[in-house]
Amino acid sequence: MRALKYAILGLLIKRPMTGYEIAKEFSYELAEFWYANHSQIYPELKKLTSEGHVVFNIEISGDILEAKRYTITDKGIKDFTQWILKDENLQRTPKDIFRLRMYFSNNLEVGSRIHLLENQRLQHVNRLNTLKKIFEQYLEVPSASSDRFGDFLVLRGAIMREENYIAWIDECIMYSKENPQTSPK
Amino acid sequence: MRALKYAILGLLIKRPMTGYEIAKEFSYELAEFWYANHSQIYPELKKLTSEGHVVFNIEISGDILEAKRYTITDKGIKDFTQWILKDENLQRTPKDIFRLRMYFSNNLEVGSRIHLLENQRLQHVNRLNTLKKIFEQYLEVPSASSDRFGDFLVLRGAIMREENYIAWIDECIMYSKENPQTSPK
DNA sequence: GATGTCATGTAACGTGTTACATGATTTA
DNA sequence: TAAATCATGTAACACGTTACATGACATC
Repeated sequence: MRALKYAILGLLIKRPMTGYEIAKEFSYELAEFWYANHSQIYPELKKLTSEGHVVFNIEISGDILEAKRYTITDKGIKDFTQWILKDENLQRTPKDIFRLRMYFSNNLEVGSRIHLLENQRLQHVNRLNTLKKIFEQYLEVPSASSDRFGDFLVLRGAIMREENYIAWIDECIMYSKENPQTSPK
Repeated sequence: MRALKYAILGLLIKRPMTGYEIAKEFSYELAEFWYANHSQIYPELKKLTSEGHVVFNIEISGDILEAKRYTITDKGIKDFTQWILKDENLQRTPKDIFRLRMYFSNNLEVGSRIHLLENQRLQHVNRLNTLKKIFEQYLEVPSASSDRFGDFLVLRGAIMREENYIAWIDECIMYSKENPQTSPK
């Protein structure tokens, strides 16, 4: 499927970038739904070059330090355009370790369960607040053709996802308190 | 981290099972937040056996067909109990290919974008309906100590997640229609 | 001169998917 | 007797993470 390939090509359509810059993009906004380490990115860029989807030229900053700035080719654009149009079936539901813990939570005392839930809740609230702060930068909805539109949509999606996760945790806490462990099986 | 290990141990606490039965569990309810193929499960069971977390005895159905029924050991229970108590930091946000497509959706015409969104919406609605049908089986909230309680919580979580995803898609459709591609950058 | 950022790469390992491979038992 | 289900395993490959490895440049 090579999703990383298309994530990189999509970024390079906006502007030519170095591997280092691509890695940074993945750790800022994109991190809300995609991520890759530089150890994955550099080999992928090599592969994309050998396939003719990208080309690079070397830039020198200072006296020695080299950076490869990659540009997407026509072939790369064509391939990306075909990919983004495909409507695919739903992915397998992503693995969620906390949900796995909750699935087995009958093995915990009520106190421990609620402690785990509260801890998780706090972390999601923190993340939600961070996301909301970023979202405040959008004073209006960007035009659907602007390259900030996608960013706006996924940021909104990330906020909704966090709010929803917190709502689920709150339900879990409520049910745990209503049905203390001493209830009959 | 070995999450699969704990997923298997957690199932074996409920009752002794064969590898085949474990695989089936993963493809029914657990599939809403966890999944593993039999090609992952059998080697993991072998490893758990060599580590002393589980033991098995061979059952024969019919004349020849052998099945290994695995039972969790005290060591396995102890290890699982320690694992479930750990409060961990949030996982990295799971990768979501559809969100990746939407991030780059300024490269699409409005029509194609809305087509993708509608298709995705339909699939989530179908899944939601399936989940709701399963949820109807719970006429009341199971006791917090019953082994159906975890199942109840994650099923409720899956329903909320699907409803929320649909709500996000609806927002995306709305914004796409409000801001047609012809708007000025 | 120390720390942080820029910049690129490889190696080892862990996890996950698809395909290959085999055969017994049950049910329609 | 054909198809579905029961039952177990391996191999090859794809994807992802952590660690190893190196060095330049900028700022305090």
